[in-house]
Amino acid sequence: MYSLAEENYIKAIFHLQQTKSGAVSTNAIAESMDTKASSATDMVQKLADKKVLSYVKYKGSKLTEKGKKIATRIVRKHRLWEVFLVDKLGFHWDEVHEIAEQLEHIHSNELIKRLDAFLGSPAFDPHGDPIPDEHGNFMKTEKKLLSQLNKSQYGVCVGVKESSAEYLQYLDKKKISIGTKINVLGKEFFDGSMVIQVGRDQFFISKQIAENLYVQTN
Amino acid sequence: MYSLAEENYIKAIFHLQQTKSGAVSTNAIAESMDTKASSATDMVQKLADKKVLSYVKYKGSKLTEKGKKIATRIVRKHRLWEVFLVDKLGFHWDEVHEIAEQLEHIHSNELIKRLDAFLGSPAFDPHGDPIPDEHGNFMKTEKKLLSQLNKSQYGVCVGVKESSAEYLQYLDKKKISIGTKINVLGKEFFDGSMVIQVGRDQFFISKQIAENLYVQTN
DNA sequence: CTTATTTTTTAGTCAAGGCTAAAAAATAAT
DNA sequence: ATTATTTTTTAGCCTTGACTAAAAAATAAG
Repeated sequence: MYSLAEENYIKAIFHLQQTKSGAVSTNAIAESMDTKASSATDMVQKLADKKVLSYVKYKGSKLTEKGKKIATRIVRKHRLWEVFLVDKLGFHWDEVHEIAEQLEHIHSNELIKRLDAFLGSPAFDPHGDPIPDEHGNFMKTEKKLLSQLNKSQYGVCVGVKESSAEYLQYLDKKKISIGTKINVLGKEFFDGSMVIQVGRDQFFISKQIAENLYVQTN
Repeated sequence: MYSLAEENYIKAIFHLQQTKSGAVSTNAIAESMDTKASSATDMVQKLADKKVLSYVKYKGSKLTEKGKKIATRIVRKHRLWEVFLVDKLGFHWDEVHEIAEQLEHIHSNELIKRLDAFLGSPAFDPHGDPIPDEHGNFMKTEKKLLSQLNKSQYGVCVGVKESSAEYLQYLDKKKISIGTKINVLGKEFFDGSMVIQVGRDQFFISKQIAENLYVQTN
């Protein structure tokens, strides 16, 4: 059994290594956990002892198969609970994260099995993120270019095609990063430009922007 | 906000002072928490500082109004989650305690409000225990004598009429104490004797036994 | 190819909550 | 009423997970 703190670190590292490939830096972990690098070092050393991740001094950490399994189980629980909160209790999708953050640490395999069945074994959570099955397998979702979406479709940013500094800086300014959900509110067919929604902001983007961003759709 | 350990102590003290009247002894708290008396002393001192309970050295602890409020909120959450687990997820009533023990510590007033509504604002949990409302008020349930119940009714032991040592020792031997659920499996009308179920045991009791035990029914 | 800077680790503290052993108070027994 | 026993508290230590300050390694800059 893993402590609350351990589970949260494992989950954070899992999400970090989804994006950047290779080992995850101690600093990145600390930042994502909103703690200090020294604390993160202590924890990754402990988790390395427990064979949850491989850790090389000054080089970073990588979850082992065991670690990934733990992480996907937590992600599965988090997302199933989010579905419960939205579908059954009527929460709005942007209110549920904090509560699911607590519920994901409830320990009971039977509970998860039954919750999953009760919800009809959903494949995606209310934010559009895929829910891994009981074996830890995520529904394969093909990634498309944002430019391939049409009006009133949406996708979650999973990567970029061209990664020039200017482009990334633009995305940064618009608060678009891996995991950001993008709603297509409108699309002009003659030039491929779009009006999109990111968080609470809505703005116009050109075709050039839209055809360099990979999004994952259901 | 109270820590997990604090919440568990508050709940345990609440349950202890339901039965015995007056202050709860440090030893009783320690036993109920499955910890050592010294640890319990530390905790009640901390909770006294926080005005959750009043504590007099060597004399014991008593929850303040503030403490009782915290406790009933936790009890409410615990019992609502038990209803959810049994009614919605199909768990059997004797499998849910451990899971509800975890779920009761999820912090979100909105969640409880919505869960309560989702379940149809139940007044009793699957074990027959009353669920306090959002103001902390328990449904008043009249207590009857066990002898007043009929076949296939049940009640939860809430006290005794006659408290001779012999009688209490008998109850003890039969594992009947405050909070024990008793099912009436059969009743002979000519002498008032009964066959009852306590936990996994079934046995015969005379009218004399049955008319000295108070039970609470829905 | 050195020096400067950033990143990471180590060493030493701290608070929460637990423990053991010993002291002190309360209760029981002579 | 004084001793014996039980209950409760105190004192000191341990572990977890955080922190700060300083040292060490890696990276960047001249």
